[in-house]
Amino acid sequence: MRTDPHAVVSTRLRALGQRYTGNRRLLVRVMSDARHPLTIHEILKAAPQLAQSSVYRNLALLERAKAVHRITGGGDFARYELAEDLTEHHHHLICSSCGTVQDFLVSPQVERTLRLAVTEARKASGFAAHAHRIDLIGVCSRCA
Amino acid sequence: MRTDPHAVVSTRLRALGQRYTGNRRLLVRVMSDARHPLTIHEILKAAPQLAQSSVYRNLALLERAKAVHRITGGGDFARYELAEDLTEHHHHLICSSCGTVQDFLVSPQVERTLRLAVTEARKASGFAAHAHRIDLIGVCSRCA
DNA sequence: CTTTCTGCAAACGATTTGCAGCAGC
DNA sequence: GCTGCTGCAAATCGTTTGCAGAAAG
Repeated sequence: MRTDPHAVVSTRLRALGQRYTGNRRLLVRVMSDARHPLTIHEILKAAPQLAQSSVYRNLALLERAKAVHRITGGGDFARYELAEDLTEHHHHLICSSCGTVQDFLVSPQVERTLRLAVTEARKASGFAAHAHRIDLIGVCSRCA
Repeated sequence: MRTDPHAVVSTRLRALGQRYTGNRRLLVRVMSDARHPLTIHEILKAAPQLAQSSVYRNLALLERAKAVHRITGGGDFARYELAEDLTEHHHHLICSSCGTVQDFLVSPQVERTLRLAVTEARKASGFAAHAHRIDLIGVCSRCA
C-alpha cells in the first residue's frame, strides 16, 4: 500500500514556485504505476502525448523538488523513479544482459549492518554519508 | 601491498588476440597509482601524451578483457578503475558535492551480511547476482 | 496581464568511429 | 608484409536549451 503521491509532489513543487501541471501529474502517475525505474523511452512509450524535451525538463524539475530520483549505471540510459519517501526504501537488481532494473527489499538485519558500515566509513575517512545504495548485478529471470 | 598487474593484464589481452602496448601499459600504471576511480580528464592530465580517442578505445578494450572496470553515477562522467581481482574488494564513497569517488573497505561482518542479501534476492525474484556494489553518497572531508 | 509551461528545432558534450599512416610480430 | 594500433577529425546520440506561443492564476 502506498499513499497517493500527488499531494506531496504538489506541495514540493509549490515550495519551488512551480505548478503541478497535467504533464507533471501524468509523469508521476506513470512512474508510480511502473514500480521500477524507467528510462525516458519507456516513459514516452507509456505516455506518447508527452514531448521528449518536456519529459527531460519536468523530470529534472521533479528531481530538484526531491520528488523523483535519477539513477545511472544500469545500461546506457538514465532511469527515473519516485523519490524513496514516496515509495519505500529499496535497492536495485540490475540485469547485465538486458539492462532492466527491478526493485528489491532487503531484510532489516542487512539494513542494520549497513548502517554499521556507514559508521565505519565516517570513522575511517571523515566521510559523512547521507544515503546508501546497494545494487546487485546479475542476470534476471527472463534473461537466464 | 598489491601484486604487479602488468603480467595479468598482458595475459588477458593476449587471450583476446590483443597486444599490451606502451599506451595500454601506461593506462594501467596511471590507474594503479591513483588508487581511486579516475575520469578520462584525470587520466589525460596524468598522461598528456595520450590521445583522448586512444584512451577511450583502450579503456573499452581493457574492460572487455576484464582488466578494468567502468563506473558511472558519481557526477557526469564515467570513471575507470582496475578490475577488482587486480586490486582488492572495496566499495565507493561518492561525494555529492565535488563528484570525487574514494575507495573504502567494509568489515568482514558487513560483507558476510551482504552475501545473505544476495541469497535473499535470488530466492525472492529468481535473480542470479554475480556481483554487488555498495555506494555511500555523502560529503567528503574536503567539501564538508 | 504576468509568470510559468510547452513543443519544436537547434545546440551541446561525452563518447564513438572512419580513415590513413605507424608499429609489433 | 600482415594485422593491429594510433591520432586526427568528423559523426553519433542522449540530453539540454532558446524561443515563440499556450496555459495557469
